[in-house]
Amino acid sequence: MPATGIQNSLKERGVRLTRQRRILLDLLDRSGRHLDAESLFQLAKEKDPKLNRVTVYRTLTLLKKGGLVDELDLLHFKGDQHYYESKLKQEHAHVICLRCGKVEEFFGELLQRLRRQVESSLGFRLVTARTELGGYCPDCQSLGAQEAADQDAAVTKA
Amino acid sequence: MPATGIQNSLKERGVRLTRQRRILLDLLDRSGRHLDAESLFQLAKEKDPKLNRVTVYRTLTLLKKGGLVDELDLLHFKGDQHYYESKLKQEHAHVICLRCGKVEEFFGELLQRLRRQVESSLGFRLVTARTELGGYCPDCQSLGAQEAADQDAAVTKA
DNA sequence: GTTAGTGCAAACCTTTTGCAGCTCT
DNA sequence: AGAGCTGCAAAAGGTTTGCACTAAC
Repeated sequence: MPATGIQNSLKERGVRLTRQRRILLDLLDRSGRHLDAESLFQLAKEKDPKLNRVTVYRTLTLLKKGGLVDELDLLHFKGDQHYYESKLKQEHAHVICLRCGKVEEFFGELLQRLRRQVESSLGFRLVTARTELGGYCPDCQSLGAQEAADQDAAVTKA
Repeated sequence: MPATGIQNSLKERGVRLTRQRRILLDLLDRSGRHLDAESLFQLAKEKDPKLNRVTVYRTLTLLKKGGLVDELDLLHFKGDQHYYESKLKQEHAHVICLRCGKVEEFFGELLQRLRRQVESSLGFRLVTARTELGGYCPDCQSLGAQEAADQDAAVTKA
């Protein structure tokens, strides 16, 4: 298992590369999906059945503090857990389908422009950006609209 | 206590306006701050000591489902609680100072443009947008940079 | 050999649920 | 009157902490 992406960054900072961390970082680096702590734990357990859930949380905290991962919640579509992704990727927004849960990524110059505009108009120096958009994907659009109306009706009657 | 903002919207939907809801909606409508469930509960308790925390959560759930409030987490600067604000206001981003916790709002045409661009490029129909940016406010900038370096050093040694 | 990191158990914090009784319309 | 709403107690879900043992450097 060669050291990749995040692993190199940590090494440079002199953080100990334990067997457990190697497994977790490797999963974060190469996983396409957005992983939450529990999913990451389940995947890691396949590689090392003794690896503890707590170690997953501690590693994620370390990476957050080090600014190596972004924390998302994908609009809490599936619950209150958080999702993590390597920050090595280019900045992007997450677009979540509120019916099927599909998550798309949106890249584009507008995001950087927004950043710059906020920095200059408010005088902030930004280090983190998170944009999450919710709606209905093409496949779910008609169905989603229907359900939304149903739910609205339900609220009305509630 | 006249029915305002959110209250009118609910009334129109035929949702019962109980004493408790009036108190909660009133607080949400007029509070300048971003309130989390617990703060809202504490404020509400001043007006009705019998009002239960659970009622706060149920009311917030109702408002979320009805699309009357937005849910934020302000990058979890202060913990894992969620914050709520009336959706009546114009769309805006939240900009959080990672040192002092100050929260600024950023309005601007770019946010709508981002929305439109995502809709047309991914074919989504968006109903929710949330942009949270973290960094250092003008006051904290030098100090914040120092602490960040310290923290980095701490991580390095950790 | 040191000191950081891990595993285990238990605690914690925020939020949700079940149910009996109360209240808004 | 009657469905909807509330309060209370208890549980659930996700995450953090204390401590003794282990392993990376």
